[in-house]
Amino acid sequence: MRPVTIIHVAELAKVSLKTVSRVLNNEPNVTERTRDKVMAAVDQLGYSPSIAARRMGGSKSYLLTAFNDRQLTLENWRSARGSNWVDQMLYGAMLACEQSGYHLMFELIDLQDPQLERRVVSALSSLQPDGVILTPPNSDNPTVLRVLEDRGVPYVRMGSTLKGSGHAVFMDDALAAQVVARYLLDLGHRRIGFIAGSFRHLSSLHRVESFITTMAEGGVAVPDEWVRRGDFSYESGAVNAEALLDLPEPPTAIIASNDAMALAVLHVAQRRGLALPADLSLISFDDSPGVHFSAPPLTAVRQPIAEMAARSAELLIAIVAGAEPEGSEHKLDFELVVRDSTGPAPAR
Amino acid sequence: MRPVTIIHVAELAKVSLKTVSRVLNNEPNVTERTRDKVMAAVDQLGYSPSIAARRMGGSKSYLLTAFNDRQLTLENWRSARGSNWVDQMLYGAMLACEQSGYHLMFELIDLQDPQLERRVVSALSSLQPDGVILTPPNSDNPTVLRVLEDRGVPYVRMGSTLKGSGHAVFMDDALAAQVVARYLLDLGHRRIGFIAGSFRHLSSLHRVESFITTMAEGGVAVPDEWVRRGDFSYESGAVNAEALLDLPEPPTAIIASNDAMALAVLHVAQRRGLALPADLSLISFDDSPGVHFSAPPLTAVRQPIAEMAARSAELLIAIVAGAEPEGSEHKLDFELVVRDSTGPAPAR
DNA sequence: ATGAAAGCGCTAACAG
DNA sequence: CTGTTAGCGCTTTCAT
Repeated sequence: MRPVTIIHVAELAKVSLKTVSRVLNNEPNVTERTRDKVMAAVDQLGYSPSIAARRMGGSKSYLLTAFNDRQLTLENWRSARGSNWVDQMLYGAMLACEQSGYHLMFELIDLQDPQLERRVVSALSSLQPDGVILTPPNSDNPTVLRVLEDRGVPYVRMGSTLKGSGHAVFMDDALAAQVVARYLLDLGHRRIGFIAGSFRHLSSLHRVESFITTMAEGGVAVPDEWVRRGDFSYESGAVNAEALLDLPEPPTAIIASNDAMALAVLHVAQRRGLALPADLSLISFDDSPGVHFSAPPLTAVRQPIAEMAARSAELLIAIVAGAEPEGSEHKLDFELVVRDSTGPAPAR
Repeated sequence: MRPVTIIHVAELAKVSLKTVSRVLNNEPNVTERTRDKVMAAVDQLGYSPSIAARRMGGSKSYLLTAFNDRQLTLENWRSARGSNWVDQMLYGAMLACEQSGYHLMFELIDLQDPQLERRVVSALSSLQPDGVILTPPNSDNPTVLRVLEDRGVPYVRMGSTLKGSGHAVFMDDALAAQVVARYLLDLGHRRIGFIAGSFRHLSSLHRVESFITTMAEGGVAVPDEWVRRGDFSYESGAVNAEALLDLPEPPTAIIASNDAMALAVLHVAQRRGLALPADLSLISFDDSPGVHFSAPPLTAVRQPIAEMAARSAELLIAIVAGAEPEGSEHKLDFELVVRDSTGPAPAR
């Protein structure tokens, strides 16, 4: 079946091809009557413009690309443990795209790839997206950012609080760490362990810093051995949980920077016969299914991933349309979801 | 920065534009020397052909589209309960696409939409994918299939055992139901409840049928009230669990056709003070994170979603390349993952 | 307010 | 084996 083109619409509506184009793109200088005639023809033929042709002729591709971290994403998919990240980002970004006739492409970027620059260039030149959504840790990668700048492709850095180029859409990691630390302090905890994520994610650093500061404000000086650096993997969570619980005076509460590490802490603790929250309180910095169906379900910080992704897409689409969004930093609210893994510090 | 086109490559390599095209598409009639010259130029310029232009000129778009069910997908995303479906299908399909220079687009199709046909046509004509991966229940929808046939777009029906047009990639639902029923029979269960999924998914029917047959072979006639029809939602799982457990002689084991319903059964049972597996055994037909982190973790059928998606993508890419894959039915293996929710039938 | 012509970056169909 | 020409379906000039 031969596809319907703009020419068929033009013929049916008895106008020029260019007029149809005007109507489709909401350009001025079309009478109401002409517009109606064209729309009727469009409906009748079930016409939908070819994205490829639009990109060839004009300057827009009606495509946005999300650059996700290859290693993290594949690891999550492989383990099928279900970090909700990809789903939530699709949820937010895809629906936002749909509303403006855009499509979302999903690309995996390996920051360790020696050919990184080449890869990014390829991703850009084969699809020619109108904008790029960067997710951590791509959001702060100098090579990626430079390529984007060089080619003048608009981008949004998701989850990055780094001041800098382009737009940043993020939640307040420092505030979240503060809220979490205060919450535990208020429950009477004094020895609190923190398993941070990879420092490739700058938010990891912000969390640690804010954690230490808040503890200090609460009258607790945090010794180095309470703060462990993981890499977001289950294994690193387990190793660091062991290390913390092996301390002469082990913590009564642990904060883990993502779900996989939090679950690892839970399992290590249970293996050691510790009950949650009676013997140990645990907070995850990631509210994924694993965390929410575990036994006990974990208290967690819910990051507004879908909202960030939606906002990112909307910003890019607006920019392409010629708008200049005010401000370049867009801070969205997180939520502390209190479940059953946190309770009063054990009496000593 | 001006993007690099095939012309720049041709100039640098001192050959015609068409020769570059030949090299890029692995066409014959190019000497090794010319090929090397061209590839060197490609590398030096970091050239990557524009997908849009390729689609305009030739017949290929280098795009595959996956049609997923809008309602199910959005419900999963909204609840953030993390049915692993989308992730696993991306995992399989994207990686398979990457290997052949293809890209995967993700589309949500609402089968209830009165404008369904129009929507499908739009999805097809705006992106012009070279092939479509249909996931349940789209895999068996007559309207969707007809549109695809009319337009001659190759497609694969994922998870559909319906004989029919195009290729089908699926796991053996009937066998899975049989294995599950046998497993419970062998544990001594005689009264087994089955909470089926929506019959819009034909696999739901196959499972029920196979369940009843296997039970009969095991000497148990299944009365109607043991088989309940849910709609894959948590709520329907809860309602049907109540109904089953309210029976004068309640089942000692329940099979649920997906994760959300299985979790609902678990929660209802626990609310009633039933211990798993001592008082009730439970099997889920879906091995998602929720099921695998619950307390107790559930015995489940692991569907080979990533494998099916990968196979689907590979088939389509091969078809576009002119191959005629042998057979039109591709059956992949499932796995029964035994965890802690199943045990011997309680002594009566 | 509308239309005609040119061209985007490729591949297909033909030539040489 | 290699090069030339003509579109693909749109948007962008630039006319009218």
